[in-house]
Amino acid sequence: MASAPTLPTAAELEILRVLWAKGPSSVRDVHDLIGGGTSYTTTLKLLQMMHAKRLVKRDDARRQHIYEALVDEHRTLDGLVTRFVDHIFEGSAGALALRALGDGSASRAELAELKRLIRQLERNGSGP
Amino acid sequence: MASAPTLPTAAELEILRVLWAKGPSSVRDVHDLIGGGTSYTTTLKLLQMMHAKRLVKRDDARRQHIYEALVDEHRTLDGLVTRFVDHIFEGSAGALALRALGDGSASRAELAELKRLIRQLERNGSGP
DNA sequence: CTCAAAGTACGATGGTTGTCGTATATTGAC
DNA sequence: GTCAATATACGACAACCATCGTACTTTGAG
Repeated sequence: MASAPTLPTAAELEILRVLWAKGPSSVRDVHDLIGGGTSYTTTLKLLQMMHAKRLVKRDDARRQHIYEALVDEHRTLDGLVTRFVDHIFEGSAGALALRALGDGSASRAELAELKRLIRQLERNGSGP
Repeated sequence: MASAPTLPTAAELEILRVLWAKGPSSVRDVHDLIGGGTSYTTTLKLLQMMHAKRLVKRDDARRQHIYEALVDEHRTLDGLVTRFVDHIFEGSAGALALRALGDGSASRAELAELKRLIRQLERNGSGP
């Protein structure tokens, strides 16, 4: 099995979101899209560090380097959730789900999808 | 409104878990309960920093100081989930819940409770 | 009283993150 | 060819976290 890539930090995730949404982009494009009050060279350095970590790849054939996400969006979010559940909820994903819904901010569509997922989980009976 | 207390870091949360479970405790007790390969003075320093941050209070009437959680467990976990949802899921709690359940590790009891919660949320219709 | 045991206080360190300034290179307009 | 604009490279820094070692203090057994 291929070893899982390092999980992105908060700032890195913000950049990945742009790359996931827009596809391969220049530093300038990424920087303009993340509204943040941060300077251009900060975005550049972040992308360079992400490249070193293999979170993105880059095409430096031209002067303006083009960066592209190397990690999958779903896999990355799953990894972040798993780490969070392990650290904060001692591995209990159900406890996290309960608490996430507790504030009543979920939409009707999300609730409907959750019901469907739960029914399917109960049928499969793969849980503990 | 009282300003929300600072959220605990990972190491601080581990200590809070002990205090929540066992009630007021000495440094020695806390340290012995968190199996971690870390040294006694580390636990001590953490508790001292948590005291400075008002995460815990302490009774230093006797030589062995007794620490007690000042923050509520549910409130704290809610705060951690909220921050996580805001940073990682752009505020969409439902998206997080879906992803948390996706790995199929939730127990039947948790699923049942989730169904109940969802039905109630749908009745109240407080969502967007 | 003495002294080992057990406690607290706290400075120092190393790693990680995010940030920026500055140095340097390339491009294109003129 | 010159020069301003725009890139990249990269060292340095402050903040934060977790960790530890060491110094100091208190207690209680003998």
